[in-house]
Amino acid sequence: MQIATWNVNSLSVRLPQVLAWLAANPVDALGLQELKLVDEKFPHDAFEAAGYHAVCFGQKTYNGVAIVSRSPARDVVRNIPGHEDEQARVIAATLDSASGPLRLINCYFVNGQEPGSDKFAYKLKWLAALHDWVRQELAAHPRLALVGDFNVAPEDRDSYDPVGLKDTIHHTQEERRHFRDLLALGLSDAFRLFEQPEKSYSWWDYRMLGFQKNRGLRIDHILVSDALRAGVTACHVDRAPRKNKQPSDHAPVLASLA
DNA sequence: ATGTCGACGAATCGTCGA
Repeated sequence: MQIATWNVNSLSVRLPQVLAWLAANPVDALGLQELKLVDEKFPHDAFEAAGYHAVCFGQKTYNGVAIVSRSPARDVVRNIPGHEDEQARVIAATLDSASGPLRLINCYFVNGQEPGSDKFAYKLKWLAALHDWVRQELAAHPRLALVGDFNVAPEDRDSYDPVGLKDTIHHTQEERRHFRDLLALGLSDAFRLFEQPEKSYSWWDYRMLGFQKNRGLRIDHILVSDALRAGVTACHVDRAPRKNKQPSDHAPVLASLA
């Protein structure tokens, strides 16, 4: 099966692109982030017409996540249990496939703005809460994928300017430690299971011709559990949608699983 | 500080967040 993640930066604006992308890339499951709409405005009909089920967790103006899938989602969880949060950032669900159930956790990680800021402190707390909960989820669901916009460039090679951006947001030691802590739970970065082109990124700033100059970061990830890892046959960033007329600043990332 | 998007409230732009 194929799974994917895409920060669409407003589903209202990007819906036609998402539908076109699904038609060209008929993945079994797609995690969306930054819906920027309330649940009442989620376009269930459009996805249904395209042959997909969808569960969503939105809010006004900011954040918002959804799982779009061929098979219906069950055991849906919204946000991190026990972690009070006004921001809609997490949706998890179990999807049935021929190889067995897949637990999919789709997250819009906190951006954090700037190290030392209140938002950065919120980011670190959120990351710690996520870590504790993902450990439990892994114990309950061996076949698990954690996908989304992590807002962390895990290593220097995941940034267009690791020297100039050293210790800035997405690049700090604390964020990278949290990323490695997630891996240490028994997860693998699907992208790094394969040879990849140098300077592979998933996000480019809208400003200053970021995409044209490939000044990007790899901050959108698909992490797979040990039980899934051996069955992963491919993972790549699809840069094509970033070339659309009104693109999201993020490109989708896809992985093929057994 | 700046650049560019998108949402929002109360404008036909300013502010916030990314």
